[in-house]
Amino acid sequence: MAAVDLSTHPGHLARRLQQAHYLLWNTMVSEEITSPQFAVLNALVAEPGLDQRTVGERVGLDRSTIAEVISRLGRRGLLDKVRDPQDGRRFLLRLTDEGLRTHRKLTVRTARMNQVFLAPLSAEEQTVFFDLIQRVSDAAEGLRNPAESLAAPS
Amino acid sequence: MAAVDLSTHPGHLARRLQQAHYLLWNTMVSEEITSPQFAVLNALVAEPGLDQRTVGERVGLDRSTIAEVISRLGRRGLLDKVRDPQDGRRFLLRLTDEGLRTHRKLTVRTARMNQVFLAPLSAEEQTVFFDLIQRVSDAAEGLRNPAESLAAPS
DNA sequence: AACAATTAGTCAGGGCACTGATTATTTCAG
DNA sequence: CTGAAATAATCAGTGCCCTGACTAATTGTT
Repeated sequence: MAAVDLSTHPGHLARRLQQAHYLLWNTMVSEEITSPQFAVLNALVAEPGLDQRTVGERVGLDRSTIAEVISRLGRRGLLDKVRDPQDGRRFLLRLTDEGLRTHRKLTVRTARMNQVFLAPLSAEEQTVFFDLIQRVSDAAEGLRNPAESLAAPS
Repeated sequence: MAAVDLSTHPGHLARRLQQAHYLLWNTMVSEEITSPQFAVLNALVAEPGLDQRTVGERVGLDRSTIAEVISRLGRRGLLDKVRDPQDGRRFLLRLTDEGLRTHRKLTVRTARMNQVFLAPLSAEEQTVFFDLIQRVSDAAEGLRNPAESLAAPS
């Protein structure tokens, strides 16, 4: 039969991990705001006035996906979009008061949720967990644009 | 400002890990067949004649999602659906020859891809990687149905 | 000043993932 | 045997995620 054991497939594990996170987020943080949406709010708290593309870069979303997420946040009145007077291609993004309030509220809940999520691991294991995932992700990212790893932009 | 560092958020890490995997899968395994689709093929190689719901359970997909995935595989001629004569609610699933061929081909490529994906980790680290992710995922899963963890079905 | 290359954002299209409601069939209780 | 509960699958609706094609604006070169 030659079937394979999925539990040895990192892709399958990655998918399960995300599903597990989704579940916990939904029950412990919010049913309205999703985790990627929170990441966008957070990026704009750190750096108000960013343009759409840069926000996408900060949170790891491509141009199409970030456009959708931002449009949803805009519809909910959590952020404002204004054309950059300096560069008519860009939209500058800024949280509304409501957006700031939402971010503050979710920050607390997210911290609680992360604790529960990571509770099965000891403190040292949590560190390793972050480190291993980050190294694998970074390496795969690096394979996309082999040039970007080096500091010689010609 | 009170913004948070996303790299300490397991949800964000999980998403990045999946994106990284998606990237590698697309370039090293297939642009036609996705990783969840392969998981379904694999489940049916292991246990031909499963019904849709059970396949979903094996690969970790809910009833709606598994229906879509199976419909796509059916359209591509990789599997057949027949009503269970014993139970008219079920559809029994079975790979076609083409489905079997596809599974064989992708199994080889998937193994290569997994090696590349995990290459940044030593052998021991890979074991830890699997273990930690699995423990976190299982624990979160367990929170959904607290009863399921115990062997006392009333 | 004019034209090519680059860049920000949109749009169409395909696929994954979940919830809640609905339909068809089977099973179980009385 | 009949009506209620359970189960397999579908459907509608929302959101994430990517690619490739396109538009509009800017930058850089001649």
